[in-house]
Amino acid sequence: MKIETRQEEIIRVAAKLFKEKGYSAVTMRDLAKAMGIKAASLYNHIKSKQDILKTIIISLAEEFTEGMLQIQASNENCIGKLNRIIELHVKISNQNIYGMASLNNDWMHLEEKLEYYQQLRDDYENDFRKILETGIASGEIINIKPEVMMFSILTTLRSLYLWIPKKEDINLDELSHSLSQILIKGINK
Amino acid sequence: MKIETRQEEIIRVAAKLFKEKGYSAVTMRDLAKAMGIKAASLYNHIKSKQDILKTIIISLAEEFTEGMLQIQASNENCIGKLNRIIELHVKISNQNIYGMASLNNDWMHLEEKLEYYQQLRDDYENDFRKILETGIASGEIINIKPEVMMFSILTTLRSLYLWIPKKEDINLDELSHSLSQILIKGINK
DNA sequence: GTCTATATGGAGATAGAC
DNA sequence: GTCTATCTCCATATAGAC
Repeated sequence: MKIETRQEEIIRVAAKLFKEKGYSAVTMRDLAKAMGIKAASLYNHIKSKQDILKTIIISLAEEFTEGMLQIQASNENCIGKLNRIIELHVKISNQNIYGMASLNNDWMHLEEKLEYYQQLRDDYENDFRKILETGIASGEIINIKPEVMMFSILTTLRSLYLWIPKKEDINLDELSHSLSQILIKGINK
Repeated sequence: MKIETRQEEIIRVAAKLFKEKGYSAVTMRDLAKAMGIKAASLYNHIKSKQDILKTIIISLAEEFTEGMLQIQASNENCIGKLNRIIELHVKISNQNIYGMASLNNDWMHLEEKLEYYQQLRDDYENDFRKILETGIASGEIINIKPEVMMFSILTTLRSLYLWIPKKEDINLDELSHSLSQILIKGINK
């Protein structure tokens, strides 16, 4: 277990506060209080409030991009790839519950990195859509509008951060499996 | 078509801004600018910023509660009730896209009405869960953890506001039908 | 019903002592 | 690495003229 730097601690605590109230409603004074120091002291470790948000969101977005690249490169079939996507979301969401809230709800408050984030998200969705379309073309999944399918699956996966913390004894493999049944059996011929 | 009062117009425009940036990031000056007046003038029509949020969220939450009561009182079977719930979400989301964003993302910024909102939401989820449990008990739907099922269906329905505006030529019946296929066929024996 | 002017408080961030 | 003190700006909201 790597020792957490003070900067990492600030980012971790900030993400927790951002999940509860959203980026805009959390003040540097709130964050300092949660850290047990004064607001001015935060600036010895971080550049700005915006920089905290950027770090939280971009690292997560890049993790998803990386995961999607590996899934694309695999030679599984369409359903196999969808299962890998489910596992990817379960894994990342469980590792960073608080950060996922910012990724989902506070991305619009990014400043310089906004366009970069949007590009990553658009690419991710396009890759996802392509997997569904391939599955439809090959007859592997039913022929319902891929947009509606993607919307349904992706919004469920994107909301995992809200739901995982409520389960006391979470078994990640079991959760992935249940989600797979519910999300995929419905579109599997 | 009822004529919109100035107060209703403010609430409608506020909801639109809240959807884009969230309640906390929208200032009364932003809202005034969008209305073409000065911030101070808003207070001739509304009591406070908080009051705008309360109006948006509570009216929607009560609409869902009312809808759920009717569905419960109907004598449809479990799948029929689930389809009615899908239609309820599609209808309300389509009627009030902007308000749905506040309901989903800004409820935690409610002040006096926070507990009331939480009660309505908890009741709604309990009613939903009961429908699923009844369906499992009667063998109408598959026996997967009802929590995961509810989570999956409800988060999809709650995110409709993000997705409906992207479809130019939206046919509500068709959308409800597609969602029904995707969300229910997966849990239908 | 809208305006200008203003009250009051709190935001993000920096300087410089310890 | 943390503190106190402070800068500057902007937030919600009110008072009172037109």
